Amino acid sequence: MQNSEAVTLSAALLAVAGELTQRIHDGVVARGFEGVRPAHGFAFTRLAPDGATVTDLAVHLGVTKQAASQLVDELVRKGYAERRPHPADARARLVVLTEAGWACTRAAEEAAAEAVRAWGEVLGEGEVRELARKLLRIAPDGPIRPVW
Amino acid sequence: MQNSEAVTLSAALLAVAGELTQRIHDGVVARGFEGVRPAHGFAFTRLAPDGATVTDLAVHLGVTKQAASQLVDELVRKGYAERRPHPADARARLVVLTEAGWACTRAAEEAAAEAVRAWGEVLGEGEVRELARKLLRIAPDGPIRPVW
DNA sequence: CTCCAGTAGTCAAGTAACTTGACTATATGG
DNA sequence: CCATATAGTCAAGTTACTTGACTACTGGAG
Repeated sequence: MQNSEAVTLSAALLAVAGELTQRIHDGVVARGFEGVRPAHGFAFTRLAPDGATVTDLAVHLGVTKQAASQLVDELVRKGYAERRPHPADARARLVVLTEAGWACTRAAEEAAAEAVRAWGEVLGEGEVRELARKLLRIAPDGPIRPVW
Repeated sequence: MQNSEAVTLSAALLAVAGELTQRIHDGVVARGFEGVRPAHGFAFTRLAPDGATVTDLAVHLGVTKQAASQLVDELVRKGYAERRPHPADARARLVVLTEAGWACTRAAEEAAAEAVRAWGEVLGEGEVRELARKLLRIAPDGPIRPVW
């Protein structure tokens, strides 16, 4: 495989990723959730099951815990999350989604589905599934970071 | 296709894109180019053939022309680009890569090829080519933006 | 039990990469 | 040749981070 092919593939991948992020964001805004940034979405996916501590969130996002704490401040101020006392550790606080937070998460899922559906119209649904399988096999498990 | 599948696909795509950016960046640094950010790489791809104006660059990156101008300042200061008078418009200036800029571009191509090679070891080269074909078909042609 | 090194979180201040607003120099169509 | 549009820059403001310093709590060693 030549370098130029690798560059073409990389550019296409980053372009698709950038457009996907934009579409999800637009879709969330169109569903009436304002003041949310794409980074919040990645926080939501970590908070979603049972909540998480600020430190958990910092590791997940690959930022300092101060930055994670500031992000939680913002989510709390906007009504998407709240800080509850941690059941097993008095130092820690469990950050959980509010009902608005759950609603926003569902909106993001719908927006993602909409974007993926657009790919299905070009590639066909079977090929999209195959794309997903390939990407899952090469996806890392570490923190999800901004692309640049 | 269910929402949850779309979310899984989106997460995998963004994770792969984030890791690719990181690997290219690390590879460029490992080849001795310091003080470059991933955003510079996208600027390089626009400057590479024959140079471009600040406004061209701003459109390509999806930022204001002031931001593009600041980015060019930085590239000039670090020796990767220079401003030359524009042959056909005295208002404009043609920003072109220096030899160091070209060397950095080649380093980025090598790093990208290395990252893609790692995928080839998991998927096989044929499947990687197929992945590239699929991504190219759904890639937008607009400006390349940060993922979030 | 009682230290005490380690961890969870926050407060405060600094930094970097953008933005908006205002301006100069050149281009171009009527 | 004048009016309006465009290329670029300067200056200041914003925002999402960072580093550094601190308090409160934990949990194992002596």
